[in-house]
Amino acid sequence: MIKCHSVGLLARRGIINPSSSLIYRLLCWGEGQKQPSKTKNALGSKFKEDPTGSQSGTKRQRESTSEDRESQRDAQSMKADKQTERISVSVSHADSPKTNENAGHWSQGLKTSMQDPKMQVYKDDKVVVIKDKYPKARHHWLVLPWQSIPSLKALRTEHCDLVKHMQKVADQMIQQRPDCSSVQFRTGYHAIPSMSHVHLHVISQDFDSPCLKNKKHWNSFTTDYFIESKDVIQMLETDGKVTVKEGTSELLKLPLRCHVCRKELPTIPALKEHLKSHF
DNA sequence: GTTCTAGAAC
DNA sequence: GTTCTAGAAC
Repeated sequence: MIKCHSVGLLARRGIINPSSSLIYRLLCWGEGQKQPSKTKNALGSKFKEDPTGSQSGTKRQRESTSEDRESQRDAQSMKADKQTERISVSVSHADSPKTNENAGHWSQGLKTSMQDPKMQVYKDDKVVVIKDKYPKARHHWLVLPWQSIPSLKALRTEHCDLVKHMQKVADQMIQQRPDCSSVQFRTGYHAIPSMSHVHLHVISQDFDSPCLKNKKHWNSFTTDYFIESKDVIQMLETDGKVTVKEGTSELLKLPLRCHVCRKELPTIPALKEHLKSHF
């Protein structure tokens, strides 16, 4: 049998199309990756068709404090994580209403996207690459492990090889991008991601995108909120875990500053206009 | 993560 | 008056 890596190589060289080749997918799943269960597929459809429907009964009060909202969001995400985890090991069981509710939460969207062959631009036995649904630059991919790891906080020494492989695949994506421009790329993780399931951002540094709309978007990629992949690997090797500095969330509120010349700009439109002078 | 919109800023 | 942001809601 042809090894998945070989098929991946063929795909990367354009000999076969990884996003449409059934043979490619079957071979990959035959090489150790779990075939998404019918239960998961069904949940995936639910998420796409009705992303908000299950939330109607849990509206929060406007007067709740920001701390309340933070803890509530965490609790919701964790609950949803646990549900998804449970589903993956008990696929033969009947769905409960609660299961659908949590799988449909917005923070679980990556789990659905990564399983969708239409979203996948590369995959092997360890990771899958998808295009960011709302790219913040001309090129913006996410590298996700098949293994369920909620976030950077869950990474340990045992994940070192996996994280290094994610970086290697990211480098391949950069090297094999469609255009031959000399635009720079960065590869890294958001210190405090919104979406569950650890994901490596591979993003070109033009930041030329209509989806880049606010200060949070900008600062999440241009301040230390963005932790370089190599730094994550180094932390894992030296400390056995990834530490996020206190006050990192405050970085999102910093003034808008050009990542090339460090000039401060007053608004997002002004920043976008300024970026044109560099690209 | 995004969308929506009140009200701040101009 | 318009532009833009920040925070609630999902």
